[in-house]
Amino acid sequence: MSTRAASRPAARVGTPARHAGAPEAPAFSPLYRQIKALLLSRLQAGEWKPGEAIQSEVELAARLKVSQGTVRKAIDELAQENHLVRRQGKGTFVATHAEERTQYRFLRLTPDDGGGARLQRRLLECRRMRAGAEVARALGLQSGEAVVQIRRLLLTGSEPAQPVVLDEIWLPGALFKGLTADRLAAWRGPMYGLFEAEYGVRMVRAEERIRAIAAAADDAVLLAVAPGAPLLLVERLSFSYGQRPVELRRGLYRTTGFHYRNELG
Amino acid sequence: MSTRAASRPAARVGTPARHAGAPEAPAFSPLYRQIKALLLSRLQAGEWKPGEAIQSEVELAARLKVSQGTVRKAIDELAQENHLVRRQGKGTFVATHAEERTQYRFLRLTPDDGGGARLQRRLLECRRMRAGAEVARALGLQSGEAVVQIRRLLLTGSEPAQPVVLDEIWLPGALFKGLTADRLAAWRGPMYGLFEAEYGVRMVRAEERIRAIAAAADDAVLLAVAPGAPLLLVERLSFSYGQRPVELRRGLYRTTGFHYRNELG
DNA sequence: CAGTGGTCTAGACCACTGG
DNA sequence: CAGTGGTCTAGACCACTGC
Repeated sequence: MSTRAASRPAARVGTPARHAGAPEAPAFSPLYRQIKALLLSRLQAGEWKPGEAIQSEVELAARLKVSQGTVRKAIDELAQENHLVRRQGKGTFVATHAEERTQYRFLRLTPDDGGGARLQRRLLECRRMRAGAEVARALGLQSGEAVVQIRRLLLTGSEPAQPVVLDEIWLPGALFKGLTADRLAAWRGPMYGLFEAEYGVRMVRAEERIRAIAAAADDAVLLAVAPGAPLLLVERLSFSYGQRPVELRRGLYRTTGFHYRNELG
Repeated sequence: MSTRAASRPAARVGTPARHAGAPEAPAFSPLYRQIKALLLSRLQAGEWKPGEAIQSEVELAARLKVSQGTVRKAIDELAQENHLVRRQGKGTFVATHAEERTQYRFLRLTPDDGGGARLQRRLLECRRMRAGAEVARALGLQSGEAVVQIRRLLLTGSEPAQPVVLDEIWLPGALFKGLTADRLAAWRGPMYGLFEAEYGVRMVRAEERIRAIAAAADDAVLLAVAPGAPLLLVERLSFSYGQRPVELRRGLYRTTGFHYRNELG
């Protein structure tokens, strides 16, 4: 690690260096947070690919001239924020959406009977278009910039397959240059796995806004419900590193036999 | 802390003591988890009241014959699980719903414009009744046991006050002996604060199941929406210590101008 | 100023994984 | 067996709170 003294605020002798009204001086930043930031920047730079192992704790500690406990605390926080995954006896690995056993890490829809039913996908549309005002604002783009729009259905696995989710997805065109319906249809596994592997875009966290709405006529047809039937509208904005929004998703969930589950702490 | 050796599984010499087909031997439990369990049992026993400070880390460490770091790790987990709150320079305090600045720790409904609008309450009903099959099952009671049923509205603060939430709440009668409409109406502050202060019932975590439904005729009147209008149905089961269910809540949310917000990690 | 939580170290040892 | 993450210690020092 760089010089300890330089990485900390100058010793506050005498007055606590806080001017009323002035913007707050940068808060004290402990060593392990600086190491955390360093690891985060390396992750962001793509120094390790998703699923790969990073250096061991002792190696990092030696390299950064810091005790193992300090490295550990940095990694602890990164693991807690889903950037890394620890596996005792094996190492610490870069988190990935590709090998989730749940298949859908961000999908909170669950069958009422608790079973973890597999869902099949049906791609409806994948095209490039210009961002409308709302999509542009959410993704931090200029109105009219290129975006990729995807529409797809998720259906129950058992026959006859019942539609459950209608997703409408917007991605920044600049980040997903070669993304076509064919590529999408050919991909096995979670969509976020494709984004990671082919476009280097890693979803780190997301915010959802949930509402109840009445099904519009065309959506009702696709979801096989009556027009006006109540549906869950789930608007998700997914972020990559540095709080950068990289996906806007508008999902309509049919919640008969399914529910959105949430855990409050 | 009790004898170290006794609190750990016997040294596994030779064969790893795992019989195929037999239930798994209790997993290795580190010292800090035992301390965590001990603190948790003290909390459960009501040794400290909500909002009170527990012993300091050094004091606990000395008392339990353990290093500060070990106590710290136990407290870390308890803080993360919302049982305790740390305040640097002051101490570690028992978490409480009474002094939340958000007022509603578990309520995820937010105005679309981000503001933290205050909501007013209107009590509709509070009566004792016998639990139906569904309520009894959720609360772990026998069908027909006494429960308290509460119905209430939450309305926007600004005039004219618009109804937003219609809550229907069931509580185990045995735990809430003196709870009446008067007591409820007289209480200032969050309902969970009343439960803590008067009945010693502390909500630790909750699970929610969310669906979209069409408003029934009577609910529609109370929420000032058209019959059949789409509403969010939020079923919440709240747990106290030891995964003990202590509240079932069925909330109908009007999501025009409001949304249920969620954060995915 | 004393007392609290928060950071950091150096080193020992344990539990788990895989070759 | 060596290498990994996980636990634990004893002690030093720092940042923050309140008297």
